[in-house]
Amino acid sequence: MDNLKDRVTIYEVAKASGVSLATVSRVINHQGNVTEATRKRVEDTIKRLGYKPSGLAQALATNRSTTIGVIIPSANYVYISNMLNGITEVAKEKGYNLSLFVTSHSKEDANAMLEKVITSHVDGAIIFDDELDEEDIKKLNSYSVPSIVINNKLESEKAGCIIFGYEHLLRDLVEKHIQDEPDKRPVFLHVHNCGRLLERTEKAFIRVCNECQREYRIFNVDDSYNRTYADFIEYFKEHKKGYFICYRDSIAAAVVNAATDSGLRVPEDVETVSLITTKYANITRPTLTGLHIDMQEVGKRAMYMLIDLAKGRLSTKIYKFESTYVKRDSTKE
Amino acid sequence: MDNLKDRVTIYEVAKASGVSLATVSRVINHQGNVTEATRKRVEDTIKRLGYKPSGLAQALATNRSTTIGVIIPSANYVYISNMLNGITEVAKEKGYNLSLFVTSHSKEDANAMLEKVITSHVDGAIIFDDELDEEDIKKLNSYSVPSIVINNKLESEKAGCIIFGYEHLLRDLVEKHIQDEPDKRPVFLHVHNCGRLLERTEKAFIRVCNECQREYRIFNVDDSYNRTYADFIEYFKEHKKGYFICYRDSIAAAVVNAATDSGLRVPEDVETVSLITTKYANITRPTLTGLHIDMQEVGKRAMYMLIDLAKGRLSTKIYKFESTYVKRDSTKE
DNA sequence: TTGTAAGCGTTATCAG
DNA sequence: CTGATAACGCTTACAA
Repeated sequence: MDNLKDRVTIYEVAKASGVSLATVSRVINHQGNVTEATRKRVEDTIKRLGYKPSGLAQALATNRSTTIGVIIPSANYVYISNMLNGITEVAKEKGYNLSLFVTSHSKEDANAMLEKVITSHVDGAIIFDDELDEEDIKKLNSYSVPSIVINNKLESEKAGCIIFGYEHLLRDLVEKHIQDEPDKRPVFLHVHNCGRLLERTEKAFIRVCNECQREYRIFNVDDSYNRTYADFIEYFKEHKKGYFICYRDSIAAAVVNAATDSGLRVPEDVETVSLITTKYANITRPTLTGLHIDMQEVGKRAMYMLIDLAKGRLSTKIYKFESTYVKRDSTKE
Repeated sequence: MDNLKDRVTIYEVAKASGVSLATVSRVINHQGNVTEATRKRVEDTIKRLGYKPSGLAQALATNRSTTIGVIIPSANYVYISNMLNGITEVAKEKGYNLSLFVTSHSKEDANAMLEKVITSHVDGAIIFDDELDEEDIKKLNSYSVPSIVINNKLESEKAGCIIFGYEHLLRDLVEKHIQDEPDKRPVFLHVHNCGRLLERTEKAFIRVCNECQREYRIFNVDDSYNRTYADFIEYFKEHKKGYFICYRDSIAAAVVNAATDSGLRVPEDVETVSLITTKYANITRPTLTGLHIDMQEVGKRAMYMLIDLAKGRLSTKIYKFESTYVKRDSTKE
């Protein structure tokens, strides 16, 4: 079994050990009744020949690929990597392979990936991608690909979802801020085309400001540390105060750094809250206050749900992760 | 094409459009001569029936899966995610699927994953995992899985590699430091079982210190921000100075934060250089000096090399990425 | 307990 | 240009 060779097939193993295909198949699947003696004989030749079954052929024959497709917009966000890591853990534990489909925040790519997911015959899909909507999931389901969708509330025969609880907590926060700091204007950092989560929280933000009859601002930023930092260096030449709701902790870090580098005090003058925090919230100085959801747990939960769903025994199809407020040094409270 | 259904096969498409399997196959593969008329007819019924070819069956028949396996120790490191992102980009461009195999820093898991890679019939593998050695790659190759190995120098008929140039630059740095700062002891932060890169740089570090007849220290730390931070809070109660070589920027951040939180000045008293830096090196305050390699580019290069290798036309099998020194605020120079 | 043979959904090689 | 038909490597009734 040492050199370049065509892969040895089950047929050769059968011949070499003087049994039929079926018997070899039984041996490698640990099922059916096989005499201890022949089992041993077959296992020996398997080892001797270095035979490895072809997952493709198995999948084709059984109609099960033991592969899960994971659809994400990018591998480059820490919170997505965290989720991915949770998924890989459970996949390993349960014996699934993982196929990665990256959509790059483009609807076109997302559609192409959807096609790929269908043709690749995965046993299920975990989708954390705002480009894909309910229609797309239905399509997937119609090709009998059960799916767990993250951050989009939907439910069907072949689909479940994980949703995040952010709005409530954010409203409380902003409400409290408005009371405690009557003259520090709340600002929501809007990132163009950044998905449902941000949209929902933005609406919640606006609503609470309106309810409290409080002036607010929506400020457009790029989803990039460097550009946001540069923007805020400019911004802080004119404005000396603010309470900023930021999408990710990188963005909050940009605001905080721009503030301190401009001689403003955090949190006395400038405060930030980020909606999504990662371990990096602890590494910056000052540290970053924010909401938190353990994305690794989200990934694990998604896998567990998917496995249950595929077996037709997922009872609660909507699972909610509530965020928690972690007060650090970028806010007073 | 709307409801749960068994997948429609090429056979049904053939029947529905009154042609043979072969013709449908020609149509979906855009090859062979097919009349415009029949092509159109087939394409229409494909659309009408919502037919998607089975990637499994195609792979089995052609002996090509158009899938690349990626073996990594974890998805949770930023520099690995960056590489992964580079890989996904080229994969998309070239029409490959990606399978993810995560070894969790364990030799046992790594072996299990190796088996999976073999059975899953990938067209090639990209390996960035120090648990896997030359033996393992040979094994992979013997099952005709061409491989690109990252951070391990090896070369064969069916394998190429990408290596990193760190030692040289590090030696220069330490040498210079020794001359400029005769009484600030250089310390290398050793992380247990952290792979070849760290081992090699540690050796280079020790050698240059010895050559310059300079006292140095090796300090054991965990590969975790929190624990390292706690360790250094203790450390800085006794030691008030140091020039620290750190593996990743998280570790450097722990040292820097512990130093500033202990009232020491960076870089006057404490300096850090990290071997692997990510965009987070810019976000901390002070920012972190370090060596740098663009991991996204590494990922892209690996894919390009692998594709060439699979086609038997990879001329240079060893590709070296030289690191660059990026001076930021955690060092004087 | 073991073997035979019919799938699984494609591609590919021939003839026609 | 199109259609049979034999692979591809395995699983799984059904028979023996």
